[in-house]
Amino acid sequence: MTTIKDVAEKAGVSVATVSRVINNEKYVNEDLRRYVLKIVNDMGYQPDGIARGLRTKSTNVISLVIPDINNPFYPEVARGVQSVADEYEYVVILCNTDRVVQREQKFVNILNQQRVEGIIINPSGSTRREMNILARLNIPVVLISSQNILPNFDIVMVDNIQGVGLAIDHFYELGHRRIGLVGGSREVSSGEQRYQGYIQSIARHGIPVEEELITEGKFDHNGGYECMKRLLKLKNRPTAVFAANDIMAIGAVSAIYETGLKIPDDISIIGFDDIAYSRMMYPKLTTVSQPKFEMGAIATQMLFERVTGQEIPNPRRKILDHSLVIRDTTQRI
Amino acid sequence: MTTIKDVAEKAGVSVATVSRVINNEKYVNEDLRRYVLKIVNDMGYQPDGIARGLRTKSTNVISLVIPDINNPFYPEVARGVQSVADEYEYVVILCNTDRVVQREQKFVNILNQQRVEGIIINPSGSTRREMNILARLNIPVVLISSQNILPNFDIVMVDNIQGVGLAIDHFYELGHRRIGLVGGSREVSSGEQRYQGYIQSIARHGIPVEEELITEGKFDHNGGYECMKRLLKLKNRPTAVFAANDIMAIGAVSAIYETGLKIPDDISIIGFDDIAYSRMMYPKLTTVSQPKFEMGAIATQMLFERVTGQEIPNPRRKILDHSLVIRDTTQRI
DNA sequence: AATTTTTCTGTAAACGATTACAACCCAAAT
DNA sequence: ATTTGGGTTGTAATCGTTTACAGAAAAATT
Repeated sequence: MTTIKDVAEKAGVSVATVSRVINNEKYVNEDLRRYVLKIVNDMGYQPDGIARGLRTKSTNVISLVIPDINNPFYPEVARGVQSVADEYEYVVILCNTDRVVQREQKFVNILNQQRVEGIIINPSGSTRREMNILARLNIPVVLISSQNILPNFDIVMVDNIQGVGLAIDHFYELGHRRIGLVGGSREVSSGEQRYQGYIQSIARHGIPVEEELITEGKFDHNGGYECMKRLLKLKNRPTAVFAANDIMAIGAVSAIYETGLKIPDDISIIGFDDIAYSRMMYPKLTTVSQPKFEMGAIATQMLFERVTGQEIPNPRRKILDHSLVIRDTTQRI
Repeated sequence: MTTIKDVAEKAGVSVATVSRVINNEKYVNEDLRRYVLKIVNDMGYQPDGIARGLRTKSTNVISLVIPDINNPFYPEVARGVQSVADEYEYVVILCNTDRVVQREQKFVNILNQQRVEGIIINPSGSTRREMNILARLNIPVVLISSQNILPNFDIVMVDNIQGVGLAIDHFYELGHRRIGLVGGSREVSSGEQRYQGYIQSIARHGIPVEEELITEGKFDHNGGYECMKRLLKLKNRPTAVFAANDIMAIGAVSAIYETGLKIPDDISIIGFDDIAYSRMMYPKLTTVSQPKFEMGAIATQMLFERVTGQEIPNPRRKILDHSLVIRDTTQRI
């Protein structure tokens, strides 16, 4: 690896001059600059980011920590993050925890040691203690799609309760009164909130909340499948089902098809997220849409406002717009 | 940020001793070790990975560069990569190029400057010049799912030509003779190979190759949709279609449904990859399966063999097993 | 008791960049 | 002729670690 010293020697100048040239500082003679630049290119010299980082205390890297890279929701968020990180000439380390809290903590520690300058995270952990690890870092953190237990972080999310409300309202207007929940784990914030949204909306319409219509599973395809299986076993099964996210909805759809029932003829279904696949599948999924790319982009924008040292005393909370996208999995009873 | 010096001062020892303690070297008194460790914990000291990296010339990070994070194929590969990187206590920087070569090159340069210790890449670029940038790095590189133009890199992939052969054979056995291709861009290696696989297999069965049955589009949902649209406009449309990957197949399915045709009754279809959706969708997609997680894991394993300095003179080529998974989108004509 | 070996600890030199500071040169102003 | 001041360059300190080397103390060997 050629170092700045090698370049300096070859060019017959001091390392300081080379440094000035590659950092485009003024106060270096135009001819000399061109000369040094030529040698830099000839030697294929690239400054060592590590050494530079040690001196300048900046690594130009941030990190995005997500629970499930197999859920297309997150890759889309990641694209949003990347897009603004690009503008700032930062690279982003993407960490996938597969929802194991332990791994999340390990990541956070490593990231801290590697001196990333900020973290965007959708936490798998939810307890105060788990969050404390984040709080002890002294770098900016922004939470996506998660309640902040500790009030120290910026946060960007949609209003889950309202979002679910849209879904239940739609069911209600279509005449459904027996509405099931294919719920995600209530240990994570969005699972809990969407559960609350379901309960509150059902109650708001004067429909009695029935325990047997409420299920809870893992936030993935199989979780949705299992939950739906349970609902289908009921003597008096629901005519409509809200699933806590789209991949659970897709799992539910599989379960429904498996029993020979038709969608939406026999059962209506609504998901949450509006992942790309929901408009590619058949029948196309009615779902509560949230702006995934923007969520990533805005979170990153907020992060950089702190990374670049702006004084923002209070944690901010940005609520993004959601909307119900009516497609082909819902129909009048 | 507390440094090793702070810890040393507080403990009344030299920095060397603290360094020895946190690196678990022998030759430090057991009592002293415990004492220092206590202070380390009290102060919440974490060594600076940057400074350490500068001295030791190791960053403990590798990178995975992929063209399309929205294609579930790659997240699954990424999980495989992460899983073995975890074992080695490495973190992985995931870079998504969205198939723009320019961005790929920028990433590679930044990664090089950040002194990542190895790169796993599914290149978007294909020309010799584009590959040269990789060759000039002096860190290990392993290619996934791509031909190596330059013979300098390890590579792990499936035999695309054989894979496509399985699909075409299956169509043939089911009585199909008019088989269309929803092809991916031939500028990328897997697009070209799958095209070749199609041509060769068709010829092998003595079926004339017809230009009008061959389409080429972007390697995504919309690409598949557009190609299929074109095939459907033919006076004499195909009875079976092979799509270059599953998301293209899914796009093709959308296009077929849109015209009111039935799958597999009117048209049979086979994809490639076996992403998770292909068995969640309806009807379930027949597809050529390749081991995604393993591909990532094995590539990473090969990478680490070089990263850890083993002498492996020749580039290696690992061909993984593929198989045809017959589901519900193919039927006898 | 003298010597050798082993254990333990500290001093100081790296690693590869950035940057404060000083010094020099030269043109312009006094 | 002297001073001023901006442009240009170099010297050396610094960032936070690891580690070669040295030296002291303790243990083992002769």
